[in-house]
Amino acid sequence: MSWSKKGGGESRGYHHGNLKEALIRAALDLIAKKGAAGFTFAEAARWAGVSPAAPYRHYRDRDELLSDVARRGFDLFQAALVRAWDDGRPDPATAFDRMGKAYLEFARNEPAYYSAMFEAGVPLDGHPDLRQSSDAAFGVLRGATEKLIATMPAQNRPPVMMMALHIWALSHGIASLFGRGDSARRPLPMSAEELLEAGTLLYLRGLGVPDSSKTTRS
Amino acid sequence: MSWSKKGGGESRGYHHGNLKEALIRAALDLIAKKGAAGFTFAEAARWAGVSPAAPYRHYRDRDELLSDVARRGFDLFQAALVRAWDDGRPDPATAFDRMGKAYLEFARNEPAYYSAMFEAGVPLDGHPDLRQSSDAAFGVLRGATEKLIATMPAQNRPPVMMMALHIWALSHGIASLFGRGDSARRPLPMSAEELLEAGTLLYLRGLGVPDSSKTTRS
DNA sequence: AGCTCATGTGAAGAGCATTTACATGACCGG
DNA sequence: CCGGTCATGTAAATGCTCTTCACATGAGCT
Repeated sequence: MSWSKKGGGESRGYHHGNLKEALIRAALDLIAKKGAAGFTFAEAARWAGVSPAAPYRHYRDRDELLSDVARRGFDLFQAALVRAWDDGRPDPATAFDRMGKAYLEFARNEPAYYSAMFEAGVPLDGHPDLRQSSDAAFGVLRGATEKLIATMPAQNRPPVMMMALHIWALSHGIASLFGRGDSARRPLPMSAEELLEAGTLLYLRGLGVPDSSKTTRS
Repeated sequence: MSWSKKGGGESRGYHHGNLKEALIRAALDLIAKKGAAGFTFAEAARWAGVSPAAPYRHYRDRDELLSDVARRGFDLFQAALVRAWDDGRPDPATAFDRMGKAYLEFARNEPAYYSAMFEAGVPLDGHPDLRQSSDAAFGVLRGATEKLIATMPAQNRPPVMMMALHIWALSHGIASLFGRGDSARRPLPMSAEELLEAGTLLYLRGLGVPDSSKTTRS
């Protein structure tokens, strides 16, 4: 077993063997603990047990690490949305609602990723990979919106993009303002999930979608 | 005229005379230019023409300056919303829409304030003044929502707080994701203002509010 | 004029970002 | 098994920022 690289334990040799992943994990911990601004390259290196210069073999600078965290976040986010949407099963309305919950769940359970993705000020320009992952994640939302609209009466269907942007903005607004238990909290009369569900329901009703809630169940 | 303090020009003496204000202005410039994270205490001091230690006579540390910027931002924000709401004239629906535009206008014209208020991660706890200013600004939105709801048929009025939170989340989501020309831009099929107006209209329609748009005019 | 205290300075310690020259050893061909 | 090469890691150095402390200045009061 010549497992000098990966493996269950920590390799202690001169070479770390898995530094990039270790740096990502360290960054996530630090961002979760002290915010995207408080995370430092040097501390991530320390956490990974390497010298402060080592990270530069994997990332041009601190921003590039942050950008990579954001990109991976978008990929995970996309996967979570895809999973929740589940191709619109059992019906688009139900799946859409489930996707909204998944949105908030991601923001709550992965605050570090979410922060890097939307609040760290990482510019999408100049990071084609990041832009692509971001677009792909939004694409899931857009596709779901399209399918949902297709179930509506044909005479007055809204523009897909507009509706997708509305849903995204509402979801992000709720996640950003009320979605995390960390700090800027404000006492709410209802949970973020309930808030998003009610908001989406009212919005859909405004579009002329008949209330599809089964009277029973939340 | 013993004007050794304020005045039109720059006082050059040992004492600055107006450092606190100068630091705020420097902070706003720097935040607008390089983001809330990129702003440094030392650079603000340099910009104000004082030594790096001088700011500590006015703020305990960098975070307290940021917090003060956020507080002033909320106060200006509140004033802008109050002005736009104009006590619901000529009618709550019109005034409400105007307030939405003012929300986005503030986010666009004062990105530094907006950033400090919502994206810099300044904790509301431990800053009672900040919390109070924040609450006051939200109070304007809440009050306007209440007045708007009062014009609705009495049988199915929504909870004021829920609706206010929905409107806030939608506004913040749009402002945060699409409202600034700075970076994370994404090509939109419509302006942020149109997006917010349409979203609010649909939401209100979902609440059962008859479409009050005058068919003409945007 | 003289006092006093808020306000500003200079210097210093500690931490971080980043670069550069150098060290190590993983992997590959022989 | 041997030696070379190159990705990966280190040490040291520079320059910046944050923050504190002892000290300087002068604005405003008496």
